[in-house]
Formats: sequence, structure tokens, C-alpha cells
Amino acid sequence: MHATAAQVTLFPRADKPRPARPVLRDVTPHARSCTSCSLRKICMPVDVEGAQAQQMFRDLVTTRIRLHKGDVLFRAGDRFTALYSVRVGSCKTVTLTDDGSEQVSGYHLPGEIIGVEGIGNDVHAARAIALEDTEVCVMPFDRVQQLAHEDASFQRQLYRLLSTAIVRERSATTMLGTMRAEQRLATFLLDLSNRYQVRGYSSTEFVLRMTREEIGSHLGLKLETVSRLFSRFDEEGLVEVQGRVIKLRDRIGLQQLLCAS
Amino acid sequence: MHATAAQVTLFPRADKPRPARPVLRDVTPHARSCTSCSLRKICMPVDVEGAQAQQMFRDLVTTRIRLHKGDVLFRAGDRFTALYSVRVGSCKTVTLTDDGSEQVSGYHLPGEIIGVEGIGNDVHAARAIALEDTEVCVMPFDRVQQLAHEDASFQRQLYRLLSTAIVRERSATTMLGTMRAEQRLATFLLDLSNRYQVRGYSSTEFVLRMTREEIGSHLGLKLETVSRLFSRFDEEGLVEVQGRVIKLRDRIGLQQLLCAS
DNA sequence: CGACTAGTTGAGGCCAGTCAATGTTGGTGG
DNA sequence: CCACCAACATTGACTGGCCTCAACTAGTCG
Repeated sequence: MHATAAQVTLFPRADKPRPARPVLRDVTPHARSCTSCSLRKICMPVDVEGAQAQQMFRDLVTTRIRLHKGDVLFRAGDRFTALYSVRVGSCKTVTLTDDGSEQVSGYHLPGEIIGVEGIGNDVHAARAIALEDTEVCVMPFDRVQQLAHEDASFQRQLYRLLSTAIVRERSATTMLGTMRAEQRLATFLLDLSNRYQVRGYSSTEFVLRMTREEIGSHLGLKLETVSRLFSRFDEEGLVEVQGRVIKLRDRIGLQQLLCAS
Repeated sequence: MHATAAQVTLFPRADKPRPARPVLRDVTPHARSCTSCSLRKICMPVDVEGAQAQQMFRDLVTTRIRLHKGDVLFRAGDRFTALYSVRVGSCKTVTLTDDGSEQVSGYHLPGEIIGVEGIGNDVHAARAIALEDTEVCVMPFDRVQQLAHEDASFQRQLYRLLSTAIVRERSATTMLGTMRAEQRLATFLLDLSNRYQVRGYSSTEFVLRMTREEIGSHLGLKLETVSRLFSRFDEEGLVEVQGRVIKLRDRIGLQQLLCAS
């Protein structure tokens, strides 16, 4: 039982304290409002009615936060004060398991909202870390609540946000409970592809922002297994893998992997 | 009265259409209000203030539904109209996976609320089935929403309900992603034990209401593995297993299983 | 009784984990 | 600019945990 350095610190970037500013908060003085945001349809697809509610919606985002690769947005146990929406870049969320190890619970692309799991307890249940240089919008939760109270369609959207998080987590559960390794990785790639497409990026060619180990952690696999599968998918012509650059070559083939027992 | 003669594959009870009443809805004419319910502290731990809100809280549950073993409370795809709280008995929820198979996503004891995953989409994402003769309270969601709008502490409770569902699903994900078979089963038993204890039942001796196959489905294991593990736990003196009757003999030992790599 | 469901146990195989060696990439300082 | 180092990634050999297939028992119900 030799504890190598690698074993102790599973995600080194995550824990490495940045000098003098673990989280840097560059406040944009006149934050552009959600109303005119290009990500609005993805992030907050809602039609707020009434002058007062519209004003509140404009003022929903008070600040933006710039994160460098590896910076921590919030930690498990931090007081929950706001929801965060990814504007540029991407993040991962990491959950501590009972036995002390960590698991990547999700990857978050532009337009996706982070932090919902903290709503009930006033405390965040996960750690959020930037995978690259990233900018997030801060929506203070008291403002969110006030707007939800004022406007019914925003209230609906907030409920939708929470319940889709439940459904997403559940589908992750069924994936881990029923699928084999190749199916999990195929699911992961197809999911990423879809999400990029929705955002107007290429659905067939993208760059993975996370390591093999992080992918494996998310899928309940070891990094070697992930690496081997990438190689095999490449050989079989399903995808083309060059390091972190992924090109989907045979989407149908990937989807068929899922049907197979 | 009694369900019989089913064959099929995975969950025969679930798919068998009951004659003329797939779901039976015995409306209790004067449903007792939540205010005086013995399960209230577990089910709805909230202090509603104000006369009007208190009245709405009293009228929250309109009807109760009696279910026999195997009866379906709602199906995946059913329109979402209400939250349900288990009053007596127990239920399982079953989720359809992408490839058509099914997985048990949860077991629900008295005082637990079912159906939250439907809130956002107006549609239930799972099927809920009674594991024994069961009674559930119906909370029509429009009433829930109105009360949440009226009373801040109830609104909080509703958020808490949703976010704890997220956290629970996530911990299931980490369980399936990181634990080995024996750890999953130990986790399952300890979790049940805790939940029974909170409800005032014995935490060391209880009856499993589900089959080995259903347990396995929930834990991402095959029924044979579950059976073997029960036998092994029994041999090792961790638990005493007599069919579905479980007696925890060495709680510490079970907990230590979780720490071990 | 026979038919059926639930559960237990055994034998064998395969998928993914483990351990280990090696190759590749990217950031940093001289 | 290059050299260097650490992190990341690939690949191979081997192991073992869980699945699969199968036989058998016990209990239930018509």
C-alpha cells in the first residue's frame, strides 16, 4: 500500500492553489443582460412578461467570473449563493464519494447552468473546476427567487432546470448500471456531439477538454480502458482520434453499439 | 385481489394490465390533512405561516390512492399532474433505458415523495409500482405551486425536495461508478437500515419487499451475484439472511467494507 | 398434482482492472 | 531557440470479479 503522489492527488490541477487568488472575480461593470445574450435560447429559454419582471430579468446577472484552467468556481461545502452559467469555455463538476475518492459528475458547456444541486441545502454538494480558460455568469439566487416569484414562466423554467438535472443524473445512473465500457464511451461521445451541435459547433469534430482519466472517472472506467477503447474505435473506423481531437466518422455505427446487448 | 400468473421477462408484474383498472383510485372522502399526519416531519417538514397558507396546506392532499402489490401508480410518459407521498407500504420506480431494458431507479418508503422528476416536463420519466399493498397521498401540483407561491418556507421545502433528489441520484451514480459489488450491497442495506430507523422501525431487522433481481437491477448487478453476496455476508456474520428477512449483525463490519479499496 | 416463480449454488468465460514499460505532448527556464 | 521535466497517453501481459449458463430446491396456486 504505497501511496504514490498520483494516488493521493487524483486531480492535481483541481487542488493546486493559484497564487493569491484561488478564484478570480473580474466584475464586468455593465454586465450585458441576459435579454441580449446569444446563448439565451440555450441557457434561459423563457419569455418573461411584465415590465417589472423584464427589468429583473435584465438585472439577473450581476457579475461575471473569469477562470483560468484549473481554477475552482466553488467547492463542496461552500455556501450556496448563486447559480452559474457557462458563457465561454467549459467546466467539470467533481463529487466526493463516501470513501474519500472523487468522481467527475459532469461536464458543462456554454449555456449550461451549474450549481443547482445546492439549492435545497444552502450548500454546494460538488466542486466546479474550469477545464480551460472560462467565463461564467453569476445569477445570485435571491434574485433568481424573486424573479421566479414575480413571473410564472420563469418559475416554470426554474423547475425545469431542477427536474432535468434529476433526469440527467438518472440517465447517468442507468448508463453505469447497465452498459458495458464501449457503450459508455459511445454514449459519452454522442452526447458531447449533440450538445456541441445545439450550440452551433461541429457535431463531428471537437476537442476533448478533459484527460482520459477524467473521462474514465465520469464513465466509471479506468483511464487505460478509455485509452484502449479510443484506439479500438479508431481502428474500427468509428472515430478518428488524435490525442484530444475527436472526429466522428461513423455515427450510425456508434449508435448501433448502444443497441447491442 | 391477488395478482398471479405472469411470465414474461424482467418485471412481469409491471407490464401485466390489470383487468379494467390498471390503477385503482379509492378516493377517501374526507382526507385527513397533512397538518395532523404522523409522517409530516419526514414528508413535509415545514412551518407554513399565515391563515390562508395554512388553509392551503390543510387542503394540499385531495385524495389517497390504494394500490395492491404490482399496481402501477404512474407510467413513464404519463402526464405529470401531482406529487405522490407514500403513506403506507412501499413502491419502486423503474426507468426505461435507451436500449429498451429497464432499471429500478429507486425504492420509496413511507413519507417519501415520488414523481419529482416529472415537474419540469409535464411528463413522468419513470414508472412507479407498488411493492406491497400501499397507500399514497395525492398532492395536485397546481395546489403545490399555489402554496409555494403563497408561502416562502413551503417554497424552500419544494426546492429542497428537488435538489435532494439530484444529490441522491448523484450518489447513486458515484456508487455505480466506483464501488464493487459487495460495497454496493452493503451500501444498500445500510441505507435501508437508516431510512427504517428514521421512520421508527427497527434498523437491524427488516423485510425486503423486492426480489433479488430487483435489488440487482437497482445496484447494477445480476440476481445471482446478489444472492451469492447475501450468502457470503451471512457466512461472514455480517447479516443474517432468511429469504427476504434481513437481520444486521455487524453494522461496523458492513461500514468497513465501504472504506476498503 | 403440475406449472410457475423465486432463490441458491456451481463451473467456466470474458470484460475490465491492475501493474508496468514506453511514447508523446506541452509548459518552463536557461 | 532548445532542453528538460512532468503530465498525459498508449500498449502489453496478467489477474480477478462479475456475468452467463445451468442444475437444483422450496414455496405458491390453480
